[in-house]
Amino acid sequence: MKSNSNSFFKQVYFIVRKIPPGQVLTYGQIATLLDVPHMARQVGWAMHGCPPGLAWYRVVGAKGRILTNSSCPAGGSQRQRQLLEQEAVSFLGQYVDLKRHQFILSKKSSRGSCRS
DNA sequence: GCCATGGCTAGTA
DNA sequence: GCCATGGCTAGTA
Repeated sequence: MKSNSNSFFKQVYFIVRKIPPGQVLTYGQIATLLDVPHMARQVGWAMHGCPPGLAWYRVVGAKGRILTNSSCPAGGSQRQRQLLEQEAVSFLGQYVDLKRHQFILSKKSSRGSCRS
């Protein structure tokens, strides 16, 4: 009953679901969107237990680097890169080309009434 | 202690 | 590349 962090996980998944194919988001970006920039690392762990069907591989480090390793259930760094390249994501060496593929989300904290 | 982070430094050209 | 952070989970049922 007090699993407040459970909600955090769900919010992370909610955002990840909004990433379109061929684009990526960074851990820090997701944390910032949830108004907890310091939780970037916890976003990483949320992905570790991500539900099936979630595009976990569309989340990378701040510089576009793939941070997964062999201990990741869903797949290691090679797997992640492979999945991204399937969606035509281009790499610059070890890094995803964020200039081209970073997904930009607005916070939109205010609901409705966008009367200017 | 551990880590699926992020930001900054240093050394070079 | 290295260090400071922050939260707690390390996937072996």
